[in-house]
Amino acid sequence: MDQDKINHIQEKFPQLEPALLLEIAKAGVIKHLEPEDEALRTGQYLKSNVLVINGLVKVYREDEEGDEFLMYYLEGGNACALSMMCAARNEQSQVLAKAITPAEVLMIPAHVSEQWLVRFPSWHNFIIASYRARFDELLQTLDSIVFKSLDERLVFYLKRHQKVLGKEVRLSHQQIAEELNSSREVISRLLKKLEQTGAVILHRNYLEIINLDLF
Amino acid sequence: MDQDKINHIQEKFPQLEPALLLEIAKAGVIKHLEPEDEALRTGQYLKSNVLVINGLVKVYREDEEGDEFLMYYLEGGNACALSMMCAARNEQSQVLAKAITPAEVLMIPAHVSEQWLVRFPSWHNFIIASYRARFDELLQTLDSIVFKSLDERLVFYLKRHQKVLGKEVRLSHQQIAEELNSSREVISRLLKKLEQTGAVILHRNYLEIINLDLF
DNA sequence: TGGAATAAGTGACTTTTGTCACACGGCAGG
DNA sequence: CCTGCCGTGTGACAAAAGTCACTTATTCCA
Repeated sequence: MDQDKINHIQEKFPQLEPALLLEIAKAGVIKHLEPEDEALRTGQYLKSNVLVINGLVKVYREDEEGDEFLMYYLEGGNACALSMMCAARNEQSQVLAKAITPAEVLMIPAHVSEQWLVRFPSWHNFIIASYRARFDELLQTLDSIVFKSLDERLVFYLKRHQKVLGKEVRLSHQQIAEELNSSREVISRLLKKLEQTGAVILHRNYLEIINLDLF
Repeated sequence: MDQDKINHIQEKFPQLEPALLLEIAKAGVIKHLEPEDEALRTGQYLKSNVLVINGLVKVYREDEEGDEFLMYYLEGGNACALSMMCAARNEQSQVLAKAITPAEVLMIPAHVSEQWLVRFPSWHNFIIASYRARFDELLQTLDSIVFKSLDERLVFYLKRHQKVLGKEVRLSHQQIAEELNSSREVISRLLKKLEQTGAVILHRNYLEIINLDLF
């Protein structure tokens, strides 16, 4: 009966040992999200680890005015490192996580998973690897803001989009501007420049990535 | 004999259990650093966890041109979360860590500390807390670049300096500019403005922080 | 089918930040 | 003591990014 659930999880988390998967299937609750649904809100108290099974989740940092800056994506097989850190100490989320495709996420109560650290090496390794992966992505994002100009940041943004969502970018210039914390007109102009070099093709409400390798 | 060493470490890491401190004293090597000494270099392969016992260490992110951007400080009692993540998987450091005062750091081989996670709850808690603390600081730094203008970033920078080093900032405008990845003239002008509001007093080669609370 | 709403394009302008050139002044080493 | 370097001050300018106002184009649906 639960075997389906186990297989389903194992498919996306093959590095976890069988005995652990059994426990995950027992303790974890699968939540279905639609695009725009929030998996995590800034300020929310967390008691669960959040793992993404399927779909795509964007993680944002917010400021006081409600501006949302894209930090990174979570794909199927990824864990939200921040949720784990918060859950472990029952603290507030510092970020907003929002599904952008239909998604399945696995919620694992922290008081259960805590014991797994000792009992299952693969869980411990998974946690460390998740922390590390998220930290690395955050550093990449930091680099792009600190060391690069807006046109380079835009290319970085589009490349990352391509990696997880493919060459079709179904976002308006306004939306892209918001995720980069810039303004629509500036992004429009920069995209136009990219189009003139043949790197992208612009349409209403979406754009196609042709080739960003030159940047 | 080793009791001195244990006491010394315990003083700065009181949350660690006595049995663990004994093992740390056995396995850990204390390294003395002078100002400007590097505790960690970008690209270096790490086999050890780095804990700061005394002194102050600055952690920088570097770009290809060698520009160094200040991410955060490590004080006595802090662990370098990045060193731990790297050491756990024998990967390369993504950052540069540099002592800015005489400092003592504790190097703990990763293959030893790995077993502690299972045996000592206080070690596990310490690791999680360190990850969390560093991640939070990085988010703060990210905020300041993404959402704030340079004058606000400068105030943020000075406030952080004050927290760990006090009201005397023994840095030239040039050095401050580099850590913010800006230019000397711009920082000079912004500092001048701050001086006019009475927030700081400027001198040759150093400045005094009077009151930054208004910003 | 004809507005209304929304997305995108564009020129003019402002603000912020960076760059260049050079002046000033103090301090250190000869 | 003087001289040369280094840190700082400053004006003028350039470049990057943001803002404003308005136009054009597309879609939706009443």
